[in-house]
Amino acid sequence: MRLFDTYSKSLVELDPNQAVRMYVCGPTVYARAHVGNARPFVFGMWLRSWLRTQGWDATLVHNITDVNDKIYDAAPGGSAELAEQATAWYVEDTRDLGLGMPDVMPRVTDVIPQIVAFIGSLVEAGHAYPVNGDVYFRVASFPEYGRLSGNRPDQMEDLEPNPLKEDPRDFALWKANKPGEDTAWDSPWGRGRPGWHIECSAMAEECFGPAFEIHGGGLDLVFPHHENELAQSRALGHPFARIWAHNGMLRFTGEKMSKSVGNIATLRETIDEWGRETLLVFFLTGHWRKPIDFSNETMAQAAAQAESFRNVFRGASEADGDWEAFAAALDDDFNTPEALALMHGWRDHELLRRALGVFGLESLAERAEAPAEVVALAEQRVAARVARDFEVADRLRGEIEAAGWEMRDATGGYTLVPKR
RNA sequence: GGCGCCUUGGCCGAGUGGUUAGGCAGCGGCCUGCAAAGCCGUUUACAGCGGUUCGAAUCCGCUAGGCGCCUCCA
Repeated sequence: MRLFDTYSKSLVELDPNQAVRMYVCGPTVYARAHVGNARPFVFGMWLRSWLRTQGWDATLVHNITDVNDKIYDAAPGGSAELAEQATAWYVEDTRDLGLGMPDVMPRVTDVIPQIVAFIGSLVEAGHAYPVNGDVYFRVASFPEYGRLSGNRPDQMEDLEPNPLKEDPRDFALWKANKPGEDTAWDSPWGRGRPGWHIECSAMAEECFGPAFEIHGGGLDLVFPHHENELAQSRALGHPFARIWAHNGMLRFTGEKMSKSVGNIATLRETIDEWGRETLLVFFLTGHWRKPIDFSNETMAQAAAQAESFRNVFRGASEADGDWEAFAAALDDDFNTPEALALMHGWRDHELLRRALGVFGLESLAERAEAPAEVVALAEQRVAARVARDFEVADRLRGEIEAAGWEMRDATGGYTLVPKR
C-alpha cells in the first residue's frame, strides 16, 4: 500500500509491520458542515476501512476544533454553546454518511493542559517566547520551516509586521484573552487560549505519541496549519507524521450556487436531497487528491451509477470479478475511480457486495420490499397480462408508478423496484 | 509577486513510451403486448506549438486557459 506524501512529493510505502495510525484534521465548529468538509472525513474512514480489510491494524483520530476566532465571531458571548451545538451537528451529519465513526474525536477544550505543557516545552527549548501574555513560535529556530509547503522563508517577506513578534513569520501558540472572547484558561503566561496550530500537535501526540504514520486534511491546510504543526513537533525532536496525505478541494460549478461563497450546500442538505449512497459514489468518482466538481450534473451521474449497482443485485449472480485488480487499484495511492470502473463490470453478488462494503455501500445490495398494496396491484397486473388485457395492465402499471414503484416484467414473474 | 497543482471524446474519469479502461448521457439493434432492466453495436479523445524517440495522451520546453495556498478555510 502506498500513498502520495506531500512532504516528499512522492509515493511512500506503508510499513507492513507497523500499525497505521492516522490523524485527519477535522472542522472548526461554528456552523453546519458543508459537503466539502465531508471529503477528508470520508477519505479517512475509507482508508481505515480498506487498511483493515487488508489486515492492517488501523486507527483514525479526527479532531474537533472548538476554540477559534470564527466561533467567537459567530456567537459573541456564546461561543461555547455554539461550539457544542455545531459539534453535535457534525457528529450527526457525518454519522448519517453511514461509514461508522473515527476511533477518537478529540476536542481542543479536552486537551488544554497538554497544550500548555507542549508550549512550555517549546519555550524551555528556546523555540518559543512569551510576550505580553501571548506565546509565539520562533520560526528562525527551526531551519526546516517551509519544507512541507514548499515555501522558502526568504520568499515570505511581505507579511505585515507585528510589533510583538521577533519575526513576522512567527505564529501564536497561546493568545492572551481579549475582550469579546468568552472562553479562557489559566496558563503560566496568563489567562488565554491556544492558537490554531498547537492543538493538532497536542491532540495527535496525546493520542499517538510523538510519531505516527499518516496525517491527513484538506490541501488548503498545508500552509500554514500543517507547516506549523510540523515545526512545533519536530522542533522538539518528535518525528510526528511520516506521511502527509492532503485531499483535493471540492468545487462548486455548473449551477449558480456560489453567490456568496459561504452559503452553499451543507452536508445535511446534500444527504437529504441526494441520499448518502449517491454522495459516497460521487466521492468515489474522483481521485482523493484531485479537485472534484460538485454540481447537479455530476451528482446525477453518481446517482445513476449507484442505481446501476442496485440493478446488479436485482439480477442473477455470476462468478466473475477480479478482486486482485481491485485491491491493486486501491493499494496504489487509493485509486477509487479505477476501482469503481472495475466494479462496474462485476456480476458476482458476493464479490461486489464485499467491494462496496469497503466504502460503506453494502446497502446498495439490499432489495427494497414493496408495500402490500403495491404488491396487490402487481398481482392484479399479472392476472390482467395473463388475460391479455393490456389496457388494464397499463393502467395498473401507472398506478404502481404513482405509488413510487416500477414494475419490471420477467419471464414467470416480476420485480418491483423503487422509482428513481 | 512567491510556492504548487491541473487541462483526456457530450459529461465524469483511468491511464506515466508501443495491446480500443470504465461509467453516465445519446443513437441503432436484440429482448418485451408496451416498457424497464439486461445484452450487442456505436462517429475512436488526449488544450496549442515545438523538441527527444523507431514510436508520446504518457518525457522535455514554451504558450494559452483553469485552480489551490501565501498566518488562523477541510
